[in-house]
Amino acid sequence: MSAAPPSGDQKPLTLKDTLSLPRTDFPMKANLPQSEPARLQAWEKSRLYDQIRDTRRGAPRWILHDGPPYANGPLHLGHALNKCLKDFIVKCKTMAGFDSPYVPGFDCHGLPIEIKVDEKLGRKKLDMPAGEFLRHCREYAQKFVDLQTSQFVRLGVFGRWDDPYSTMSRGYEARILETFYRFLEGGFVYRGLRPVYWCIHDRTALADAEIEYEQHSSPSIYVRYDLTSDPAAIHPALAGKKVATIIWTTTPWTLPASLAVAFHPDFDYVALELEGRVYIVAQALAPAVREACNLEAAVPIAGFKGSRLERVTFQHPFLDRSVLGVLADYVTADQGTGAVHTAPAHGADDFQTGTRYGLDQTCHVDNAGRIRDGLPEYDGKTVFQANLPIIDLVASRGALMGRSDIYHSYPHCWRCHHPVIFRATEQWFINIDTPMKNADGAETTFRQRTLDEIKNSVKWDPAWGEERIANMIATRPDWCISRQRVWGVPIAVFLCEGCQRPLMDPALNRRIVELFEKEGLEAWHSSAADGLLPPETVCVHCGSSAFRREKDILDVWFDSGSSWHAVLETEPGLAPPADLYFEGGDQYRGWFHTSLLTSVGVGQKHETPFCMVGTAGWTLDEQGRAMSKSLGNGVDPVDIADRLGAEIVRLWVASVDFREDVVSSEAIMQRLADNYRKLRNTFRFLLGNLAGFDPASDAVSDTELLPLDRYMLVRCRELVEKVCGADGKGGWYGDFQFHRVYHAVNEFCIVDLSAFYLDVLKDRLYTFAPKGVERRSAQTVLWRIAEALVRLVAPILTFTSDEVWQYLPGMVDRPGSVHLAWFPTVDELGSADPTMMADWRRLLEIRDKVLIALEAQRKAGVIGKALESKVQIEYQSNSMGPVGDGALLKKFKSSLKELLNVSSVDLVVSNVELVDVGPNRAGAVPMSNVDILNYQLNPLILPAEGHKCDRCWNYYADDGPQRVRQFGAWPNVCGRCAGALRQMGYSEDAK
RNA sequence: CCAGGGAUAACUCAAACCGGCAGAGCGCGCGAUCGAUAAUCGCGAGGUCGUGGGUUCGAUUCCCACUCCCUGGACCA
Repeated sequence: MSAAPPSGDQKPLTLKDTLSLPRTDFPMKANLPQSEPARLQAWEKSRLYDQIRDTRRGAPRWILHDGPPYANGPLHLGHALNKCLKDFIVKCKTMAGFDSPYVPGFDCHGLPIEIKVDEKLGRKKLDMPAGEFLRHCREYAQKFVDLQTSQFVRLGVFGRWDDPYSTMSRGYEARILETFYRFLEGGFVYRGLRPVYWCIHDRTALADAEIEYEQHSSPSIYVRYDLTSDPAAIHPALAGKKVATIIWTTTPWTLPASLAVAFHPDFDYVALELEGRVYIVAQALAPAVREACNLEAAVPIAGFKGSRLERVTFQHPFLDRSVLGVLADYVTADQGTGAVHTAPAHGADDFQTGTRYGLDQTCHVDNAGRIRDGLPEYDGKTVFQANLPIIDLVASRGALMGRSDIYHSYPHCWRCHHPVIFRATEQWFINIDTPMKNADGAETTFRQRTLDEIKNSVKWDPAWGEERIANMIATRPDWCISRQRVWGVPIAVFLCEGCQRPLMDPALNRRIVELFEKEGLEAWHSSAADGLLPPETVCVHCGSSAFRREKDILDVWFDSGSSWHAVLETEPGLAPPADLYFEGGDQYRGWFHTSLLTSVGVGQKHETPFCMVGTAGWTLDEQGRAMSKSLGNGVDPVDIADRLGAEIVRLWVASVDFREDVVSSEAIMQRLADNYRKLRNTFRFLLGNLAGFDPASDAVSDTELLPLDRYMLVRCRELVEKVCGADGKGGWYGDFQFHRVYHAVNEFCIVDLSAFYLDVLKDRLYTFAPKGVERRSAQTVLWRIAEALVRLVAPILTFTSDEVWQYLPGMVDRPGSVHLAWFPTVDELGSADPTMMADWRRLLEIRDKVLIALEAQRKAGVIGKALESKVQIEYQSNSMGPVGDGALLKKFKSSLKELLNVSSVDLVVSNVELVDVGPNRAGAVPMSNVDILNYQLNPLILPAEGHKCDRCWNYYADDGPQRVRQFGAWPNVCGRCAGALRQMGYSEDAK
């Protein structure tokens, strides 16, 4: 036996050992739940994030500013969607060459945490100093900051996690206060009595954005108000009659505050008489009122416009009070009676009307919703408890005309889900219509200037976001910024004990900010704060020298809305306006909204805090229902990461069109896990066939590439161009169309690579001379594709791409992690050649036809694997033109055997018409060339001739040049393999 | 109720700007292979393009109406 390897004494036992089969340590099984945490540790050790920052220093900056999630629970899928998308964005901007820092943040103040801490502390809170209670709040928030941080990190989100921003840091708290002072000193802020949404459970005012409408059952009553002014003044026909009107309400508890009855000035009202009494109601609503109030038999005796009822007077049904007739155009004819009971302290419209008519707006309902200074029947009861006694009271006075219950949508507190009430209280407001000046000095208002910014300075994605937020800003009321709670930044203002007006002293304000910077918001709660007040201070309004600290705190939306100042303006390396704010669509009324307002209001170097706003949809289950705790239909991203891997969560995020609502479920995650395995195996095969390949010495030049290899390189080029643009900065990544990236990469790996190129290449890679130009040509392209692909998927498959990177042979000065690399550019991947691409498109169609024919023969039992066959392709003699199959097949004759993966291919000119091609429908447009070509060839599958080579399994004709014969100890080796073996150093010498 | 968005294969997504046989993957069924092997390859079935009208020789595509889902807003008395 003389067939010995060139080195070493070990003789190969079989021909298989002489093949170049794939060889790699890159594991088939990813074992992500274990391998990902290990990789995270390695990244932390090598300080990868800092390395990324270093490599991009000096590059053009691109800033995604993080919207802080609320730190009061573990992550849900919406958080994962949000942060993974941001991570994709930052990573693809980084790989496009930008300096794109990511400073994550957390929103820490506010009611939800305060309520949780209240519950935890119970009665202990009562005898606890404010400072200690606040410490508990801080600890509670910090616990979830830490938890969420670890979970985001686990998902592979890169960022400054060892130093995120937090709205409860001392510095941030000082910046919040500073922002507030800018508003205050700029004349935007006023303190006023206003009806606001009030949660009697949480005992605080709520902003419009903190309201959700839910179904609620209310009593619905009709109440008679007797006229006390002269009926003849309304209409002569009423002279001398006992006249009344009827009001309808679903909030009987507001009746003690009833001060007026509103009529629409332009509505027709009718006077209905029954049994000596006359009732005035709107004409349009008369039928419904007759039915509800048992007035079917009443007779109309007069009709007049509502304007006749202004300043008439009524007797309150149970209080010693005169109630005024007023006019208001918000009175509707859909429901009720057309006569609206008006309690200025308990409704926005009512309040306005009260202002116009000079009515008392004092609220007699306290923080807890208890009625004060009322009759014994209901005094001290909460408003909802007071409904029944008040109805009884009305009934006992004979004024109850009708009663039922209605189930309707009603405003609720979005945090505790209790029904809220309207309550006029002293609150702090930012006046949305504060006069301002444009850059050119023209007069405008805060609202208008904000609207201008929305229109002119921000790109909204999706585009309809602009209309949405513009409508909100255009119609929103003044911003109520005060809350009557503890866990938040105090409205740190001294109020004059004499006139209750705030002390305005910018220098004092600066000192308070400095104090906050040192001690945080706790500073305001200690009496030391009083020491800041210069001893000789007197109120400029009333001369009083007694002041007290305001106890209210700021709306938490003010906190996060100030992040452009607290973070972007403050952190080194950042600056407003950010290139992008990106959150769920709910933030149009939240963070986007308040960030815009605070920035336009008091921003100094800029108007808008963002150049672009992007939004994601909601997470839904497979039935299309929103995911919620109560339904239990949520998919837990941390659980998926623990069981399947964070890559699967990331792949899911990439696979869906986030601009719409997105669907997830266990089954979908499982499918993505399967998909991941496919992608991983494709990479593994690439790596396996690059074993020992050194691009520096083994790569062949573009001109030496085989036609198939050159084609695939351009296919990859096309993919790269679609995914990240010709320069690496555009494409789908540039538009944040990650689902297109995912689907295109997926399709490329499966269709172009796995099912075609890699499959076809096996013969060449395994059996050809390892260092021959044919095999090196293939390896060169495999390497270049792998190099490009691994970078293309790096923003999404953060862990796996870096793993592949480690195993991939590289050039000497390549970065240590794929995340330090740049996106591939098209120039790396050959040059486009339209003729070549058209040729190959057609060759692949021909291949499809042959595969179908092969399958038919396989079914018939003629062949098993394709190599057991030879293919005869009949083509039409007249198809020899430039686009004809005949010409094409001849041009690529040498590639066909490999392309079809068969033992031989013969081309045969057919002397019969293969098909009669004509218009297939009357009046149809002519068929395309490709359609015609489809009918111009006919593949015939025959069993391969000759003998099978034991090494490469090809069949060769016994009389051909490559015929199978003895090689050393091996009896059946084809000529081609013999050549390969000789190049590898094996000898065929007979013994 | 008002405004915006959506509806394409069981699922995730394409295409149709400018009407002319609707495409992938995954999943499913059948088969091949045993040299990517807890892999790989092939073939196949699956769609009245949400419903109903209109324009047109021809509509998933353009127009109108409607249904359902989602998101905001309003729902006050």
